[in-house]
Amino acid sequence: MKKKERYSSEIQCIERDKVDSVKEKMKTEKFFHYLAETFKAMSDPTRTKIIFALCQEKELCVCDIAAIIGTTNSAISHQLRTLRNMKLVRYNKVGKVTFYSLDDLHINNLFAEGVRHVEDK
Amino acid sequence: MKKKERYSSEIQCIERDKVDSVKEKMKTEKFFHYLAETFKAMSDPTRTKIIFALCQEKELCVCDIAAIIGTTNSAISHQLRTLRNMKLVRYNKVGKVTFYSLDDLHINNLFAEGVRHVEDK
DNA sequence: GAAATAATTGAACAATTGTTCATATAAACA
DNA sequence: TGTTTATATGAACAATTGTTCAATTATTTC
Repeated sequence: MKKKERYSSEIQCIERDKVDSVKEKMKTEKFFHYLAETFKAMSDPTRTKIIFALCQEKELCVCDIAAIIGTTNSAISHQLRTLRNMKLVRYNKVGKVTFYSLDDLHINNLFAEGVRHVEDK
Repeated sequence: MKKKERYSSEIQCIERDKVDSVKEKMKTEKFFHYLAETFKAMSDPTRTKIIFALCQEKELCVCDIAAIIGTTNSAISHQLRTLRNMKLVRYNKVGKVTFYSLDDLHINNLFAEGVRHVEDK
């Protein structure tokens, strides 16, 4: 068989009924991208530390988060922007201090389930 | 103030009691890395599609997953290795066909919570 | 044994990511 | 007004990632 044909026929499948049934239930491309982005927002150690810290204390300012985690304010601020963009955290500016907190309970649940998974393994 | 000194004093914090309290509750470096890795395993659209498909059908082979998602067997196989390495999926080889399924209920819960989060936003 | 099939794997590539350093903004206060 | 403090941000860098293509393994079937 020619090389070009080797991968052109990959549409074949073994259990067509299963494939069709799942295909019908699939969500949009946009949905999966957004879902992946949400998990990606939690996929960095610095960010998991930030979220964990905000699970313990409802509100924390940037420099306190930096002090807890032991890194620079700049690094924390950059990561908070990522979390902000993905709507995982909210902020509340008081004077020159910005207090961050988790956006909603979904985040707490989702994160707690992840923590439980890791603790069980 | 000299440049070098500007960032050397970032250990200061605003609410020391809060900082100390959260610091005590912090987990190990290893814990946060593993937790981040778990979320990272779910942080790619192709992998969210695979997991979503496996939430609908308990067991699916590589080429059926590829048919559902509409990509090559190779790409799916590479991504399944990532999911396998992170212990998110199990596999069961029957002849030349490999059937994949989600590893445990934690994964279902975690993923479902993510789906709910996205559907609510 | 030879051909076909399902899956795996390695190399290569562009694309993305997280940190650091330097600078900028913005509020508080002397 | 000028200085300090708390954050934010832009640029640059190495490191990592996901896909494709090609080749390989392992099993089945002819």
